[in-house]
Amino acid sequence: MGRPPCCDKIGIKKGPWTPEEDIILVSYIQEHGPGNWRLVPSNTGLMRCSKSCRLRWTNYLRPGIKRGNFTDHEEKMIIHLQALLGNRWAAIASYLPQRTDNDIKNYWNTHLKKKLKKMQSEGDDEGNNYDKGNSCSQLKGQWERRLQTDIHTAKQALCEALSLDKPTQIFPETKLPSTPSQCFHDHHHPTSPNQTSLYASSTENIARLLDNWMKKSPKKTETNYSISNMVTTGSSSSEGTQSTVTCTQDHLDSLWSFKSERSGSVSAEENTNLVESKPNLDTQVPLMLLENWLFDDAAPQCNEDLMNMSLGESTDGLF
DNA sequence: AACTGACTCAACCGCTCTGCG
DNA sequence: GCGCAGAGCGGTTGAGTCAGT
Repeated sequence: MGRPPCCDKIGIKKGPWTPEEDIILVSYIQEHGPGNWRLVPSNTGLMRCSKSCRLRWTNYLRPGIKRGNFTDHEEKMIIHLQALLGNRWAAIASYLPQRTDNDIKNYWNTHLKKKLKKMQSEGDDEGNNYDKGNSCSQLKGQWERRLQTDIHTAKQALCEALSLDKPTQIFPETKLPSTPSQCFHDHHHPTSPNQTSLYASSTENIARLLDNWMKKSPKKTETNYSISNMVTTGSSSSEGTQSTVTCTQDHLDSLWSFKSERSGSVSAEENTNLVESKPNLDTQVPLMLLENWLFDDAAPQCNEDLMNMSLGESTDGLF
């Protein structure tokens, strides 16, 4: 027998999350920031284990998450990255900041695996070269893959460590990231957020969730209706401009979560101050060279280039 | 309309990694 | 160096949904 599951304690709730729980969790994280998951259940009164809270947040409630309908480009990215990195979903997800590793994993298991299998079997008949590409990438060897990812991870860590106060002008607020490093920065250091829009974004997630939830279970009407109102009220500030705001908001949301992670259990007020504070030039200037190296060096790994670089080899004839 | 099998995806489980004393 | 606890990750499960009969 293995060790008992962490959620085996009496009174720990399992199964699907209710909108009420989501709102409690989002509110708490808005105030305290993500991290310190162990304290979340006790501080919020949620009858969930810390793991479950973290998972719910990272996979579902976190602002900036794009759901459903993977684009062709994303699909190709995943296929390529999977060939390169293997089933290292978190690493793959770092190239697709709007997607969660869980989402990518699910999509791979349910769609792409089959698709590739089909392509492969067709390829066997027609001498398709996907397999060649695949085996080619395998020839790179496990060590090399790991090395590549580790370098990327190390750079990310360095970026993170070095640019806590990274000024925002590097990535104009409405510009979509095109490189992993940009994605990374995008994910962690976007423009100054304001709490309202952040909350709006989170509540948009919940509102979206509620829509589905209401469709699924029309029984629970009263509380849900009021919560739904609450949520839509919260998100009303961005209503109507949602499509144009999305990108920027993702930046903001991501920054908030990053700052929050960094700031640990700072108060909402402190958090706001933190977020609004100007970049620290003292630490910034001496690091510029190193940062430049990081950004420049990371640039060739950008999504597009990644695709151009070797997607052709590995997925020729796939699409 | 009822049944059934395939499919999807949110959530869980258990292992590994990491940081700390 | 060791042990512990928390966090993170990848594999798996199962409830809900959909499509076909």
